[in-house]
Amino acid sequence: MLGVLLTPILKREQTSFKALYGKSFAVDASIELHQFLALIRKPDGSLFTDPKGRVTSHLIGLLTRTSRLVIEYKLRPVFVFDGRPNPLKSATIEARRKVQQKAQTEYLQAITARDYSKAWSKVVMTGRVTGEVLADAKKLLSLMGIPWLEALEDGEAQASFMAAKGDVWAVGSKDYDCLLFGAPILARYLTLTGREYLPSKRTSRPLIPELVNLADNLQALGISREQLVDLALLVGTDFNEGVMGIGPKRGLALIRKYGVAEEFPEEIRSHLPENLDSVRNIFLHPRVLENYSLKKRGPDPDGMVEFLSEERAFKRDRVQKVADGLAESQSKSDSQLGQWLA
DNA sequence: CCCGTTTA
DNA sequence: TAAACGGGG
Repeated sequence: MLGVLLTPILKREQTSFKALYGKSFAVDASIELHQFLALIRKPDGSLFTDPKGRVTSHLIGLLTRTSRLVIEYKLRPVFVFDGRPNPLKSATIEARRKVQQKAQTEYLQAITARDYSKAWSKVVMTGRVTGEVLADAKKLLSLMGIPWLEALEDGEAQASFMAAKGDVWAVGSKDYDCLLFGAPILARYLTLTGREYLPSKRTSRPLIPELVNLADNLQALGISREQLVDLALLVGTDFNEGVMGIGPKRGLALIRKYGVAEEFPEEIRSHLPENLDSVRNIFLHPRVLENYSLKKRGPDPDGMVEFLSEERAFKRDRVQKVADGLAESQSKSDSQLGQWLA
């Protein structure tokens, strides 16, 4: 499981890239990179690599997808990388690794059985964000002039802090965790393709991002953020297991009835962590970098060509085209939008 | 994932 | 005109 499951009780509103024009986002880098490694693959399911065998799928994603958001839609992402994970997350991390290993085994079995559609479905779960993947992503982001920073712990917590502080307009993620971390607005599907079928008129396939507003949802649910965190503890988070048989709906009912986790009936309370505040504080008072500088850096077209074309065998004109687009976008934003961060 | 090209 | 296909590194 990745993130807290609150879908059934949260109000989401569809938006459009037009409506998001010029807005800034703190993007969860590890989720973004996982997406790229899951989806940017050759027909046989293998990752793209350079001639030396180094993975390049995430670089393709950053060069094509992310640059398009910046050039075409004028979004201003800031990538937030995970720092050292909180010790309470180790069970989740271990569980994820097991899922990956299982997928890897099943992938190899499917290949042996020549069941290629099954192989594909499994291999997308095996993408590993390695140190090299992270280093290359950071290097390319720098060359593209896209700011990034590394969190002390959870990237999602850092991104949420930046949004709550007003340094960015929203957190770009697919998980709801950032609401627990206090992000005022969560923007989902900034990074995935959504396809809209308009029966008449437009034939294009626009992406449909959606927004989740924390204050609106708390008001609709009639609970506080602290109570939403307690609700999440019932459902289960990356930092605790949750209570068997309790999902968002029943959790909400419990919170409404009892107010705080301490007041829950013993048979429920006993399934929650002994020290409730140890988990609550991860969400309510996370360790975050307070003094980060997001100084604006322009793109480095020559550096992009050097890195991607000469080192990683990308087609030169393709890289050059994106680099030029970024440079132009940047110079326009200098005059029209001011700083990268508003 | 995205894009350009081919195909129905 | 849109769905299918192939290639990207």
